[in-house]
Amino acid sequence: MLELRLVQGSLLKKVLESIKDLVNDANFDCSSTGFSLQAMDSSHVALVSLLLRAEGFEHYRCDRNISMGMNLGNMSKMLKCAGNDDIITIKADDGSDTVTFMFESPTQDKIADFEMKLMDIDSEHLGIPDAEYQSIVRMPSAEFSRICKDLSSIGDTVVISVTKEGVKFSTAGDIGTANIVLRQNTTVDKPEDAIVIEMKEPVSLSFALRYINSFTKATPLSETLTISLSSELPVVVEYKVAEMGYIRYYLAPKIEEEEDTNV
Amino acid sequence: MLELRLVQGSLLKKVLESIKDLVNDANFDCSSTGFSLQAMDSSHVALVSLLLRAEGFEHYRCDRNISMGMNLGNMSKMLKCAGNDDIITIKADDGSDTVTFMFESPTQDKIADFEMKLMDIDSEHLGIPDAEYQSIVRMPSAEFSRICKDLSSIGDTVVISVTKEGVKFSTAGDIGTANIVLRQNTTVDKPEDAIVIEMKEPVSLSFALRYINSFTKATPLSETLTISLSSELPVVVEYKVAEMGYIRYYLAPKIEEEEDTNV
DNA sequence: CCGAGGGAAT
DNA sequence: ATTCCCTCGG
Repeated sequence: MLELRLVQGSLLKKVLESIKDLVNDANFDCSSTGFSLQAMDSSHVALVSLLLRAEGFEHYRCDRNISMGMNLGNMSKMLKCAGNDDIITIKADDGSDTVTFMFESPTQDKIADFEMKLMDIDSEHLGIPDAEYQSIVRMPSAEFSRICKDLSSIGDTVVISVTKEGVKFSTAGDIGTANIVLRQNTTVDKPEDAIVIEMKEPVSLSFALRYINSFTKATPLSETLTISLSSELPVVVEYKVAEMGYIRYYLAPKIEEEEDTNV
Repeated sequence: MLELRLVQGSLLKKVLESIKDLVNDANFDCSSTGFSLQAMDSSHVALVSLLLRAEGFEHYRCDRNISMGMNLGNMSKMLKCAGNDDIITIKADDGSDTVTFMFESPTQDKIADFEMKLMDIDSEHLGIPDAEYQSIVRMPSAEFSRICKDLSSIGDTVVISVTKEGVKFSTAGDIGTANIVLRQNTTVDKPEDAIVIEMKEPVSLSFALRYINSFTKATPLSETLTISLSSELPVVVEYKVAEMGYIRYYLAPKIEEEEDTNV
């Protein structure tokens, strides 16, 4: 028996908007500690890792670990039927092959339940090693999104370079080249506007903008994000989900060929 | 060496939106007095003339006259990467075959530079004679845009007729005819809402709406525009660019055949 | 807060 | 031509 009650239902709606374009089907894993998902994108290049901790739910009951395979497109369709202020409850009976989403309007005047068939999905639980990163950048998520969108109108690869002074995003394409430099800045009015560079070693890596741009679907989840970079390791782009968890996107760097022409 | 710093960068963004659909490639001419462009549209029917005076820039350095051939589509793509509040600097080194656009965010936290290849373009500097016009109409640019859009759903030619009382925009097409009359009106709350007719002689001329409608891309640049009309002369549709210059569109009248059926 | 409409980008 | 985004109105 599973019953997870999330007062801020809009969070779950946003979480699905953040992953459904990247991943078609995935297993949600539910244990006593939380609700999580880990999946490769459909082209098997990027990896998404979601965690919503049990403490973030108003009510959290999960009698035994279960893995529920869902089609994220269909799940997203159902969650779109929840109002942004609705309380969402996820329910599944033991042994059932369905999951139920219940939406309660704030006034309790409207109660909806949507039942969805579960699917069997081969899950490939890639262990994600906890790594030390050479550089970690924290910045406003909207700014990151804007930069990556802008650069993709020029090229299809972004080079992210971190030095102590700041972070540089570069690209090159047929029509020209572009460099956008953000300098470290922690003396801002609102802390979420800060650009914080935590650099152990300078690093410069290339990534396909196509994937980075789909990561930025998570922008509505959090005002800030962190980008963790190390040579030879996949970059980690992390958005916190309120106080209850995170979405992390992993993407392997492109092997540099001629990209270093404009670093 | 060329270095032009424009604090209100959104002006340059809007200027490009105003001409890039009409002209594919053009030379920007830079002299000590200003930054200008003059080009025929790609079908060689309409003419665009842009002037941004040196005084409108915060910093203006142009050591010697140069002509820089640019693809306006690509330039527009790059300028779209500037924020509306950004300060834009245009730079070119002597003898270089590239131009650099630099965008500084208001807070200076973000500095971007975009480099674009210049092109060789045959420029045909048509001298534009300064003419006396029989009638000049000043009116809100949004209203002109709306009228021309509306009329083009009925016909493909607009007849603009000016009398002392007002200005009439007419069209005719398969489904019927349309006449929109604006009477002179200077007693308005906001001066930019005025409709001012400066008539020496009544005039009535026909124009292809297709071109007029692409002129109205400049509507965001200015609340008002002027339409200068004389028989046998191209109409001039002028939008002021803040305090620093203008965009003028020239279009020859259609020779009237059967259009007088609904004048 | 939601839905519809319009404009822009691909 | 389609889809997405953003703005406006209820």
